[in-house]
Amino acid sequence: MILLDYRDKRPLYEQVVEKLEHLIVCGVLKPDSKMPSVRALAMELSINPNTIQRAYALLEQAGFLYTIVGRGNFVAPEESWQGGKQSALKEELSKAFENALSAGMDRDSIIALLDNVRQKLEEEAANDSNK
Amino acid sequence: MILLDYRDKRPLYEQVVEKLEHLIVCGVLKPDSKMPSVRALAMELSINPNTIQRAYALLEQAGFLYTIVGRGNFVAPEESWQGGKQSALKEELSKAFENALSAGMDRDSIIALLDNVRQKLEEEAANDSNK
DNA sequence: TAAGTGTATTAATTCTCTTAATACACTCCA
DNA sequence: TGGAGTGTATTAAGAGAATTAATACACTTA
Repeated sequence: MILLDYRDKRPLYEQVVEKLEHLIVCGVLKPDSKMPSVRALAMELSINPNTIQRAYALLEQAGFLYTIVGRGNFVAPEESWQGGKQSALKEELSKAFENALSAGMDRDSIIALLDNVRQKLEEEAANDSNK
Repeated sequence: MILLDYRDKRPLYEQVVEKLEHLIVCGVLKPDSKMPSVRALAMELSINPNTIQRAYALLEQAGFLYTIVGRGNFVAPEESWQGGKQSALKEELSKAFENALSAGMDRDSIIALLDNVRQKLEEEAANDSNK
């Protein structure tokens, strides 16, 4: 189902969270479908069940999964995680705006910076598709 | 010159940075005046010179000090640290923009959020002055 | 009730951060 | 010119947090 990278310096549970989140967002894992049990997935990846448990707990907290004790973990419907993602991003943006504005940066230069980043991302996207 | 708090869970070098930065920003330490040597300040605080060295290095990186090897550390002029604060803010903004854009948020809604925050800040400012 | 599931607690381990010990290199001035 | 003062670099010791593992518990269902 997923593959771990032991050269990656990040903790295992974080890798698991990231990959499963990706599979859910991309629709590979459908809402209400059953996730592998903590033990099964742990076995498959040759790691401890608690590590999967931790990943599942985080995913549940973020709204990507829901749990029924004794039955298993299931993929949550889109509504439950779309909101969370959006508000996390907005939170991050708001905080940055607040800091910038109260330090005296003005609206125009903030927007200029935004367009800067947009252009950079577009260029990167163009490069990637040219490979 | 400064006083350490051993109940504070933060590292010593961070406390030193914070207190010295404060003394510089508030003008207690004047531009181009000489800072105590790493050994002298270490002795005064009964800690290792390397800890002061680390604090001084961070302060230099942030533009609060400049160093002349063999002579000592000196307080930097205002211009050199005001700029650093700006670029830290831009860095924060850029990161937030990158996340928002790659998650599909569009330019207009980002700007809308910005104006939202601006309005909120203005209202707060108005309230404060009415007190 | 047995097999499969999630959960809780505790401990071992690993790792990073912080601090210290020590040796090196530069500047200045008597 | 050499000694006292300065910053710098390298390495290692120590402490603490984060990660992972071991194990026992509790719930659900067939």
